[in-house]
Amino acid sequence: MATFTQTKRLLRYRMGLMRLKKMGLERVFSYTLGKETGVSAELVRKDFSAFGIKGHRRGGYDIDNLLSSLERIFGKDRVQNVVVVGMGNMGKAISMYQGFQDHNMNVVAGFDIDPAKLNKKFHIPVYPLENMGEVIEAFNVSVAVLTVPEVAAQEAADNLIGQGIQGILNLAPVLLKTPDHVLVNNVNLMVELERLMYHSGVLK
Amino acid sequence: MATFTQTKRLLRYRMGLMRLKKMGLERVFSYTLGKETGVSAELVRKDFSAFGIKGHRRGGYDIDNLLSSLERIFGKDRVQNVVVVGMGNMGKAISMYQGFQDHNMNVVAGFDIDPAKLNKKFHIPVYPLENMGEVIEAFNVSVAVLTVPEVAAQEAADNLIGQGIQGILNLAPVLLKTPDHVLVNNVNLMVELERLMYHSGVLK
DNA sequence: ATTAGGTTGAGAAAAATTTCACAATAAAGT
DNA sequence: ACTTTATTGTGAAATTTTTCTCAACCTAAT
Ligand SMILES: NC(=O)c1ccc[n+]([C@@H]2O[C@H](COP(=O)([O-])OP(=O)(O)OC[C@H]3O[C@@H](n4cnc5c(N)ncnc54)[C@H](O)[C@@H]3O)[C@@H](O)[C@H]2O)c1
Ligand SMILES: NC(=O)c1ccc[n+]([C@@H]2O[C@H](COP(=O)([O-])OP(=O)(O)OC[C@H]3O[C@@H](n4cnc5c(N)ncnc54)[C@H](O)[C@@H]3O)[C@@H](O)[C@H]2O)c1
Repeated sequence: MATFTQTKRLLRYRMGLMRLKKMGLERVFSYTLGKETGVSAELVRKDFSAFGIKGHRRGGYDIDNLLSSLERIFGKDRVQNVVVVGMGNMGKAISMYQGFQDHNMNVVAGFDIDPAKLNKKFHIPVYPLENMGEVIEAFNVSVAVLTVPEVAAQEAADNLIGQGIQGILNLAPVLLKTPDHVLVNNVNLMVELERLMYHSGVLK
Repeated sequence: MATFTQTKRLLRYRMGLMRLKKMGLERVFSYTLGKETGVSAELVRKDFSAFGIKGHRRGGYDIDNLLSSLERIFGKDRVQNVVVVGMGNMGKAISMYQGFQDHNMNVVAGFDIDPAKLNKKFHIPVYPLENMGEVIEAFNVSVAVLTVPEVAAQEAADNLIGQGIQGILNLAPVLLKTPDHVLVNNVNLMVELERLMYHSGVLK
């Protein structure tokens, strides 16, 4: 089983490999893939090595082989359904994004507390909170993206967890209190922007 | 100077502290702040200690003191102007987000290659790419958020860098080739969602 | 005043992650 | 066939990050 850090790299490799394949390449060196993904060549090799993926001593790695190994690791034989909670600006952006489909993820529904959002035109159906349980069950959803305002985040998370959700991608800038069996991945865009500013030497 | 990892924690502390202050607290223990931000108490203390921030041997840390120390570290005496390149769904969400203002960041303008976007109603003025140089200069912008499609990302980044941008928050799922003096912070939501799925035990 | 209790601060240890270094070896060239 | 060359695969070393541990010490209670 990959570590949380390693998984990020593996998924980046997959993206990079898909791009390289589309460009017509069949083979790739650890050095090349490293450059494509911002990882050192040694680490690329270590990562593959850790999953028993072999290259050719002088010919690098076979892209198709790498990709199918990665698909195996990430179990991409079936599509994973996802829901979005909070159909504001961010929720809308995520629900409209076409890129997820290439990665066997499917945003199947959105939820919002605001009745005005239910009538709006989105790419996906948007339901009131009452329907959460049935939709999650019907689509066999186990992961949700949380895009509600900070103050509503904990309540919305509790709601989701009550309906059996196992993982939450939390875009709200607050740490959710969740039971051990629920995994939360926090993405805080404001922190990322501030951090960039600090380190890009604008401030000091 | 903080490490990149450490900065993330420090900024989280700041958010947590602002919340705790709003709740009426004046003092905080490393343990409390740790719980609020998902960091161990020891690490909270180490972080503060590394910046010469002192607590009281038994009374914890003074929130106002912590906040002003953090403001000093992050130089929040003036507002930082930011631009968004690519006013699609994600660019729109970011440009409309009000939370940045509380953190002395100001999204001042957007850019888009698509003329149709220029007339649209946003919270900020949206310009064609030709105006990039003058806007960046006029607002003294040194950091940009990049929300263009993958295929356009490198070109847009080159454009920004040509106009003197020092830092890029890159939301496109591709590694940008940039000169050493430009810092890029990549946020790949797709990877974050896939990673969550993998580790939340949905797949194995 | 004295004591008890609880938290900080920091050195040491541990754990995690990354880089180094190079032998093994397959492919390509001669 | 032989040599050269480039790349993998992997232990060892280095570095970074986190946790452990506990003395120091402040605060509050008695
Ligand atoms: N937009 C950004 O650029 C940005 C940047 C950083 C962080 N964030 C965070 O992302 C989250 C979403 O941001 P946004 O800009 O989309 O906000 P938004 O206000 O546009 O959308 C929030 C949506 O959540 C809905 N909502 C409120 N309470 C709810 C509940 N209990 N259950 C279900 N839905 C509920 C609202 O009706 C609204 O539609 C916020 O927590 C914000 O802090 C956003
Ligand atoms: N929306 C999401 O949930 C999501 C998730 C993961 C990654 N991303 C990434 O974020 C980026 C933006 O996503 P989006 O959903 O907002 O896409 P979008 O298609 O809605 O918006 C892209 C915008 O960029 C503009 N553009 C194209 N080329 C440009 C150029 N050279 N200069 C300036 N503007 C240009 C387009 O006109 C459009 O308005 C993409 O790279 C996408 O892969 C988005």
